[in-house]
Amino acid sequence: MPLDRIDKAILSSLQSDCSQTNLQLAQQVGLSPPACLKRVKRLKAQGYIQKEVALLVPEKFGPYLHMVVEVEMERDNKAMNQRFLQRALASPEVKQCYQVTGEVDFVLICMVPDMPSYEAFCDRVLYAEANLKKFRTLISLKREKFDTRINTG
Amino acid sequence: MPLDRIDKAILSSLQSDCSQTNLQLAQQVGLSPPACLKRVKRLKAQGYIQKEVALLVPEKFGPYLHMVVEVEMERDNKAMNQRFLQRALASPEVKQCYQVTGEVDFVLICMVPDMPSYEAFCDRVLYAEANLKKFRTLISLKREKFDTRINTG
DNA sequence: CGTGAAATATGTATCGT
DNA sequence: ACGATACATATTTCACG
Repeated sequence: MPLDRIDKAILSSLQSDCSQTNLQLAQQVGLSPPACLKRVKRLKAQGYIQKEVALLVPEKFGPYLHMVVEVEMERDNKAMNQRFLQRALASPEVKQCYQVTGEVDFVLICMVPDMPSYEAFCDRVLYAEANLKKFRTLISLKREKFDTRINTG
Repeated sequence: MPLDRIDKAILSSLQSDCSQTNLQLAQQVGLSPPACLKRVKRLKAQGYIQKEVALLVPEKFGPYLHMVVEVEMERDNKAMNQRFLQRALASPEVKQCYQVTGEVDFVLICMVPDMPSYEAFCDRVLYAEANLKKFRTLISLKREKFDTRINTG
């Protein structure tokens, strides 16, 4: 059950703007509203769409910083690393986490209102972890791009 | 014009799920549907909401890799850096870009189907840039967390 | 998949606090 | 100024061809 041209057009459109009505979407992809709606429902049921969210404008909510944090673990201890991961993923400051190969084990993208908040996060999550060898923080004052869209093939 | 408790509840709810109807949202925040709708419209008009998007499930579209790329520029040449930035931001592989302070100048989060695609991207965008001193790539086979929500205060 | 009708949601106007 | 109720409009959804 591969996606046809129209399914891809629907997904492509929805990941740019899901606030449009099914009427508009149907017209865009050249289907009748019911046919379009049926496809959207099917795509959701089949798990292509994780969820629909509003992206807010961070500047409107006061000052903030992004931190790119490279985390290096002491040993490749699965259990210990899982424990750290759990803590990190549960932290509201951590917006993204990538497991990477090489020297570095994880890259975190954190968002905090200021430096003290980041230091508190480090104390709570990073310094508290015995198996954490070291970490490096890259401070970002400006996010130049943030695009949640992916290639639909 | 600061946001009150209800505005924050609305934004908080919408950035978790904007597929819900205004009826549901109104009930959640304890307002009548018209009162709730008026607030949502106002929040959009005032620029708190950038857009509403569908987040797709990457695994459903074939294999992919994330790359965390640290880019170091040769000199702090504003004009040259702008030219690089323009190229990077225009590249579909680059999903996020952070300007950072310190040795590294930019961090890119790229998404590609495979290594050859990434190499093609490097040739096109990174190696083609004269003012680029060096870059380091961290390869991620697994994105552990991706949360687009921010603190509404 | 499309058409047309029913159900539901969004949007508007007015009133009341 | 803000919210609620009642009403009008638009969209979603279902039945049928």
